[in-house]
Amino acid sequence: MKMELKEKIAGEISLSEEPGVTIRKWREAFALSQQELAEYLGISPSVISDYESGRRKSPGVATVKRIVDALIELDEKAGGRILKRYQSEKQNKAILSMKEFPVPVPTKKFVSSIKGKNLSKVSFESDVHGYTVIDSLRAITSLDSSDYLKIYGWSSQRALIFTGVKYGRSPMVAIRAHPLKPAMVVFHEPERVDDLAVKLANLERIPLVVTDLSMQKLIERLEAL
Amino acid sequence: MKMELKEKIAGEISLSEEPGVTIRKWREAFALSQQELAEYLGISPSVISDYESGRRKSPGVATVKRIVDALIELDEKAGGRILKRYQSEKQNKAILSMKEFPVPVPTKKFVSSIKGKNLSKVSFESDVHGYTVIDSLRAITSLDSSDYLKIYGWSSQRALIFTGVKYGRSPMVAIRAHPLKPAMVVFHEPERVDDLAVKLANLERIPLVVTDLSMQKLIERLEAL
DNA sequence: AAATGAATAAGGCTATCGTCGAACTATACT
DNA sequence: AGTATAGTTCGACGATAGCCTTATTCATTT
Repeated sequence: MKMELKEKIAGEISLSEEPGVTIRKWREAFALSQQELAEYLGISPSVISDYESGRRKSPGVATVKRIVDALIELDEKAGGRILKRYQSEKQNKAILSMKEFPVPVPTKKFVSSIKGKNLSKVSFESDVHGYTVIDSLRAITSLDSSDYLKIYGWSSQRALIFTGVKYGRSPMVAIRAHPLKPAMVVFHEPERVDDLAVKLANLERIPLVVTDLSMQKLIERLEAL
Repeated sequence: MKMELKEKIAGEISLSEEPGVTIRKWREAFALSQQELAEYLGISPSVISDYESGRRKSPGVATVKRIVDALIELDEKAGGRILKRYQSEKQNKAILSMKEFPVPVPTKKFVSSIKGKNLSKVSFESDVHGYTVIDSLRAITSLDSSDYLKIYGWSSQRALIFTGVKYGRSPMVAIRAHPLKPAMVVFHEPERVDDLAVKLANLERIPLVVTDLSMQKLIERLEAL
């Protein structure tokens, strides 16, 4: 499992058009400062800053490996919180799919890509760092509040995509009840969206988007981001 | 899915103590020559050789990305055979485990290794080229006939091992209905084997074997073959 | 306003990468 | 032996990585 996460992180960094941004993303996901990471690696903090700012366009794999190893080891030293989070996600059946984008995706681009329609009065302002596709029915029956941390993964700055939605009340109620707020909520092929759902979205200032793309097409679009 | 494989490959290369060896491994997995890869990348073949031999200790991620992208694209151009293989393995939740043996294993040895007991009147005559461990319940509810090709993988000359078997009717019915026949059927810890299952096995001249090894021990034994 | 901590930007230097081409090696075939 | 194909080794060179130091910027706290 640990190896799997390491490969994922290293893979993302290597494949990213902007490796530096991805390095930063993961460092932040592990809640580490540049200083802590630099100290652990025995280098100057400005080196980390240089990498993350993109001063180095093509870091060597030896460097990537050192950084990834350090992220994991530092997490383990601090109790392995992030690692455990990753592990628990793998087993949560209400989460159908989950992904971090290599580079934050502008919200407008995200919505346009999934042919989404904004039902809320909230405009699209920030970026989306990833998405979680959630089986709405399962989520309601099997998730408690601590499980919501799993849904948010590394960042709450993500789109929560609910499938199997009838009117969309329950997902919005649950989101309203939880301290963490996503960047966006997407209902996949809802029957009808209840006014209360829209109202709650507006109250929380969370864009509420619907899409009628097929599940397959939706996943394809998401994967392409 | 494609992205997942790309990340895995790039991650392995990046994290490897010998990136060059890993690059070569994956190139060979895609059945490409150094020349083909070099040509596609628009570089000299000696460059690929230099990387694979380890002349460059720490290739840049830009290079890794180009190579990984090329592997995938070349595979897609050639029909996407490797990619499909990876996809079918990943998505078929009914397939729990699957393997080709490096060398065909005599049927008797196979059965003895898993402490199997033959319920059918069919003797063990040929070899087993591999095995597929199948979740019986999932297979019944989610597989259609084209999916059976995935179960057989590269060769039908394999042992199909069904777990979660109650009486064994449905697996045998499905096998009887399909044109391809396995070398052997194994029921892992069945509650009771229905006479009809045995009868169908005999009709099809397929050895029907049961084993009460624990799943863990069974996998260990299989892996050791 | 001053102090503190974290991060950034930029100049600079050495080591290494990315790539070329030529020469060589190994294998298979005629 | 000669030829073809695939791969290897190595010298060389321009570009960039890996890293340092220093000065500056930014955000927060006192």
